[in-house]
Amino acid sequence: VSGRAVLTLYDVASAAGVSIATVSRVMHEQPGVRPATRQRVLDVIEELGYVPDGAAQSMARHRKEVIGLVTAENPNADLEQEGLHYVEEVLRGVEFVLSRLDWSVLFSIVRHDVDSDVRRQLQKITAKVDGLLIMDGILAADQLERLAARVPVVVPAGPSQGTCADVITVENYSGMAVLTRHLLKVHGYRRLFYVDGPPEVSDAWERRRAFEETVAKYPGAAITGVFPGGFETAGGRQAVRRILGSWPGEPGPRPDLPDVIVCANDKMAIGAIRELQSAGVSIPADVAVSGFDDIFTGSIIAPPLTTVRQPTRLLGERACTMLLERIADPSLAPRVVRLSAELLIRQSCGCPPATRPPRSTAPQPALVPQPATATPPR
Amino acid sequence: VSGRAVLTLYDVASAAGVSIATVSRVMHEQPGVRPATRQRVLDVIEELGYVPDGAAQSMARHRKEVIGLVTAENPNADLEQEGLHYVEEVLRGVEFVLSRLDWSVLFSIVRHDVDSDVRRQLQKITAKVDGLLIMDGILAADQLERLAARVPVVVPAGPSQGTCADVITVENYSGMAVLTRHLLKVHGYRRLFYVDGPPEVSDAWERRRAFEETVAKYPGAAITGVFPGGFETAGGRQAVRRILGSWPGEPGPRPDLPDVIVCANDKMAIGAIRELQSAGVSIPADVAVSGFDDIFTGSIIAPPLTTVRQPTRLLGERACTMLLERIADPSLAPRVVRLSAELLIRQSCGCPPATRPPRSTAPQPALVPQPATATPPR
DNA sequence: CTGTTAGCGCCTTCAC
DNA sequence: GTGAAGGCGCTAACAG
Repeated sequence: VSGRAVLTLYDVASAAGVSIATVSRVMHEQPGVRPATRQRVLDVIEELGYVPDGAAQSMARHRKEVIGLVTAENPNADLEQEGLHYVEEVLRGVEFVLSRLDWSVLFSIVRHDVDSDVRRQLQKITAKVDGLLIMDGILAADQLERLAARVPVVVPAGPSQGTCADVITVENYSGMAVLTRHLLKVHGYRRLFYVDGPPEVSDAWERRRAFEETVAKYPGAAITGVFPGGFETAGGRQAVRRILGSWPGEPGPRPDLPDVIVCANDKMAIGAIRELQSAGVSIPADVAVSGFDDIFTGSIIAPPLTTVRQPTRLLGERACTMLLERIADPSLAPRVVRLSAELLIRQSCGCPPATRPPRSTAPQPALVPQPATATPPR
Repeated sequence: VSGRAVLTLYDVASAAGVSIATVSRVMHEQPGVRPATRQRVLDVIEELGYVPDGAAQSMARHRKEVIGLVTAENPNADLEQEGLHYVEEVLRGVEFVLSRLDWSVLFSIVRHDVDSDVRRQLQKITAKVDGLLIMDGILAADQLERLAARVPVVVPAGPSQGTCADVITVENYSGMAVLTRHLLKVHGYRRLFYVDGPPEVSDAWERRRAFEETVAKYPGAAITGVFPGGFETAGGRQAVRRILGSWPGEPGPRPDLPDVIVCANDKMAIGAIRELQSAGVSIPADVAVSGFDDIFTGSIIAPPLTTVRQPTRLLGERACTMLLERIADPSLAPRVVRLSAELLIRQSCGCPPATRPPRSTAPQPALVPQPATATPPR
């Protein structure tokens, strides 16, 4: 508790009666040290509790062995407990890949409300890392481009086109298309209502576009309305209130319900379900509901939510791997990788409960265009 | 995209026709630079896109401006989507405090399965930070003590006694005691069943002890059983199956149900509720259920879950502040801080729906023993 | 006001 | 096998 002066290589060296070079060799398990010497040094390190200084190491070897994961504050997120759930899942994937290389992840949330601008916050982070994972929607395309020119950058969940940085994304389009086709073909729904996400998020408009284009291909099917739900549960509730209009929830003529309410994410779907239920509307008998994401609550709620599962954690893992590859070789051409999303049929769409085991333990979804596997650093 | 050689102070200095000291002064907004010169340097920095090297800065100023948050892999967590939710909430609190000082957080999950031992993983992290936040249950008391002697350490959610490192914890005991009293006094329940958490987690045994001691004080009240649930939803389901025994779920004599099933956390309570419902047992009419934590799903499920809300994010904020204080002055005596938890009455305990606004927007719960406020670094 | 200089702790050739 | 010495990029006195 006393020896607050931090130990250096020199302390260890002199305590062991060797030079710092020898201690360094021992630390890194390099050859060329007599076993006896090695052991002596090891003992001293152990006794003193020496831990090398990461900053000095980074400096000498020009590598920090740290990558940064940057996300933006969602102003609404504080109200909803499930707020950053998505990024945190990505974070776990990133951490997983990094941990077995002894690298680390710096997690950072940029805030627009603070006086210091986003650029300054990003600088501070950039200074401490070898590369950056920047979630979509934080930087405009041109700013991203400038940044990517100076430091390795990968954008997880980014727009699937038009960036010059590496992008990895989930198949929002095909996921929503498959779900919509299920609703259209298997259930024969013809009057569909859509609850949309925020316009600035590329996930949201990819899903919406998939929905609209798929419905358009089915003669007789129609979109009875689109409500801007903003990705939070409240948005789902409001959408339902709008649909129900001033219906008092009592017996009597009920307003025209759509066959199904398609929500751009699970949270809104859950809000919609709760609101429908409290109005006495039965799901899926009176109206079906679907979501997107596969959050925990959706599997617990009654009826269980039909949705599209995103391989979020895998997204983090792959993004991290890509970044590592780019750090190892910055001259790589920009790449775009798409991960497929999987339709998860439960009961809110009108399907009967599965008799088989409810969730497949299948291996991770396949990477759509398999990229050349470069060797990660170290 | 071409200039891959990273820029240094010297590049900027020579491009601006000044010395590196001047550039450094400009970077740090220090006085003593003629406005014209300052502007010229600023322009060059902007043009070149110079970002200082964090490693070199850390080295020169003996401070990395990074703290580490270390948690352990929960082997069961992968199965449950809501896995690391708790730590992630802590992480947000930490990040929040750090971000406005321009510090960063290194997030790390130690794994016991990997060949490299925990000590080695911790070393790697320690090398990169100024201080460590180590979640409870990762290190044995003696190892923690050794570590804390060498580097500033705070243990969030740690055992409320017997450590020599700084500890910050939530009032599990009083939280569970208040909840239990509510069940006993307001509802008059007399036959209580407990679903316990894992024995190695101090949160779990503090809650259990509070439950047992509170029940013991009420004449006529009895604990009809304790089931080891392990903090996952499956544990709650199993507990209910155990209680129901071989009851087929059909009309006829039903096994003796307890008045209430008290669960050590929300996930198990949710598992219990689902299992009860699928057996046709009505909640809270036939049996009441309570949880602990206040996760999102508990507020959505029907009936809404009565629980104890932990100020998890606040825990992270306070832990971080404490750590910053200790980094600023390592000679501080070890401190223990307890945050109070708040009873959150919803309907699963048998209470009627609130007529008031459902959730209070009250300010953050008070810090119980207000510690002396030392000045954080910088 | 501005420039020069000495480290910070470690890695890494290069001699011995 | 082992040691000596230069340098990584930056900060912070200390001179001018």
